[in-house]
Amino acid sequence: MAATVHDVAAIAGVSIKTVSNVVNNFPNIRPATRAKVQAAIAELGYQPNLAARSLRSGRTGTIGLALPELSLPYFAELADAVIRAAERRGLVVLIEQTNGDRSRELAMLNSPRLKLTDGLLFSPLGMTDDDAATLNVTYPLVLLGERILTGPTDHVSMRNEQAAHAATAHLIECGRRRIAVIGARDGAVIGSAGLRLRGYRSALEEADIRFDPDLVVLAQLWNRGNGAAGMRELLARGVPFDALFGLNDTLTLGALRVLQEHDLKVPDDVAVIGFDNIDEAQFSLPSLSTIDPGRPEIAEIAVQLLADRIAGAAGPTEPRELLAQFQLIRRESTAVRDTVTASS
Amino acid sequence: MAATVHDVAAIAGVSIKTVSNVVNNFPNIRPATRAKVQAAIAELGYQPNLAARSLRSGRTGTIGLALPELSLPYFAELADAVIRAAERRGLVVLIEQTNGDRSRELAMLNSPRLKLTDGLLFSPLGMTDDDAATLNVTYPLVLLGERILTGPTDHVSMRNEQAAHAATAHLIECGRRRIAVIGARDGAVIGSAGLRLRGYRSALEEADIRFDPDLVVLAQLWNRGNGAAGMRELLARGVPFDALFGLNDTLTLGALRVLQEHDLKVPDDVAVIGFDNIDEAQFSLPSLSTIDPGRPEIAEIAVQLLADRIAGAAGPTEPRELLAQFQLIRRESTAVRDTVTASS
DNA sequence: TCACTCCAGTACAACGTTGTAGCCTTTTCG
DNA sequence: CGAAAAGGCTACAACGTTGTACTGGAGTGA
Repeated sequence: MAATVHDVAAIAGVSIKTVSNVVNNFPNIRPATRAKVQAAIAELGYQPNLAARSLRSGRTGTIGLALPELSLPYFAELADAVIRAAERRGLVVLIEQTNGDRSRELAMLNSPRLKLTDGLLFSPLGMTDDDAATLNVTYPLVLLGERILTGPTDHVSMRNEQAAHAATAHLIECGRRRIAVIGARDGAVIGSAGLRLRGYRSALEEADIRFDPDLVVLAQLWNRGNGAAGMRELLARGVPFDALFGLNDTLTLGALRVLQEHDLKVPDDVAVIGFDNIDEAQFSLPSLSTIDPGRPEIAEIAVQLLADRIAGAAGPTEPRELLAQFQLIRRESTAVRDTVTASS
Repeated sequence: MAATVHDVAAIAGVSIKTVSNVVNNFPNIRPATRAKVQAAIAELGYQPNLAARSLRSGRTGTIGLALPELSLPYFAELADAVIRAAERRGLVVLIEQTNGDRSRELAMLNSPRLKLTDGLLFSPLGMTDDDAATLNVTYPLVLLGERILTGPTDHVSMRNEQAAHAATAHLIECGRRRIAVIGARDGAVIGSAGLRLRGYRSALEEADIRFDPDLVVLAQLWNRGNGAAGMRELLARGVPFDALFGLNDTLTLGALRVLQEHDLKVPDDVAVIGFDNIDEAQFSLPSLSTIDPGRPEIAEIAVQLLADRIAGAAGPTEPRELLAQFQLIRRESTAVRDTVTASS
């Protein structure tokens, strides 16, 4: 069987507590003693039993990450960034998928499986602001990417509204005035969809363009298939448009494909911008203009915040809200052709 | 504080062991007793402390999944499938990223963090067959997607060689004879890259086409950037080619973009096929023909195998190797234009 | 009726670690 | 130079669960 502190203590000729102290880098140990213990540890190949440590200390060294689906590139890249940020702090990440389903999300918050973690990073999608009370949990919780205004918890996000404003304004700058949107969510005001739609509307307003509901297409889950379906619906409506703002890249790439199936040229006939700056957006044809939400920064901050909460027996501090910097990325899908402009 | 078995036992008027027996669905409990205990559990909102259970029983209900990077869509979709398969068996998944780095992979196998899991699903990339001995670990281990011939462990994969053969043969059927390959790995014979390259060569041989090393481009990590770089390298070489077999979809999509930048028409000038059938492959322009490796099946089998090993105190059974069924998916990137064929 | 098995449940220890309390020795400083 | 403080270490209990061993009583068959 695996070696325990007792075995190490016996070999080193010290008490088990001293072994524990060495392992945990506690102060007040003579260099000579420390060396003896470390030699014994090396000799036995001792590794602490994390279950026992967890039982005794209440810490597991694990954080949970609950998100809709890893198949969605945004969340895959986010998970990647979170895992890297966690690793820098010696934490491992346990991932749960909610499929963006409200009931699964609510269930998750009370799952006994959370007992295996010290805290949770939670990226909700289906919950509404009515569910905010559910977020009043007893363990450290940090929300990712969604703003639940009345919520009692820490929250890391980006300036969704301003970023959407910037994306829309960019299309307007390119000379477009009939800007379609794909990805709105029924009745959502609070989530990413709602905020981004708000940014879109405020940019229109600023440019004195009337908001036309016929240009808005709903989508629940933001995947390529729904983006494609959304674009088909839009084309079927027969409303004219000269630009598309996809509320995320995956949706947008699905829509892009359908546009081109219908022989619409991007960006000449329809300028297109997405949101998220997933890796794929650089390699589509045309490459996709988008908003870079600063994913590594979001992940880093979120893990830091959670680690603080876990460490801080500080008690109930005010919930904090942190916003990452975003950046508008101009690529081919909104490139203004100088020659065309000149010749017209 | 949270309720424990003692609290439940006190309320129900039974011993703590009886509470434990009820929780774990052990036999020999009178319905009346069971009901009393369940009522007490409900009253207190009791949830077992998993750390304590784990310490006592040695089981954590968690499995580890070690893979190169979640940012690579293949692995993101694989992780998604694994999480779903694990959930069906009441297991949670702890994900570690190796970045395909050999030293990280080797370190992972001895990481103390594995103590938090009952077993490991491991998708190695950087390890060579020299490292096979390292796989002789004391905990349940199942390898994913790589064949380490001499390895002592269970292994779930697909018929890489046959599938690559089928993909290449499909291009040949389309009338192509100068088939480029992107994604080979230096000196790799055993990994996916090596096996797929072998399938490619055997298909060429079968069609009496000479293998031309100038058509083979290396790539270490299979991401879009390396696919694009690979295609640029290929074009720079100036060797003529009329088809591309990308050893995975992500590489291939990167290459596809570069082909089109150079005004090469797909499939007319260059027919293209990938490998993996990631979601994105349906929505590229043109949509990408590829090999569907049966990801859900692979995940399901792998989790089942691992669960068996965990459950089975059976001891050292023969290592098992299971292969999922693959499928050739024909899409636009290899579509033969009937009209063109007819008019020529 | 007796010996046996089976059922339903109990008492207690043990898993391997860390927190608390305490003890002896050394250092510090008025 | 003596009292107080700090350093270095030990002994023991406790975290909450499950496995083992055991105990009465009910049912079974000769």
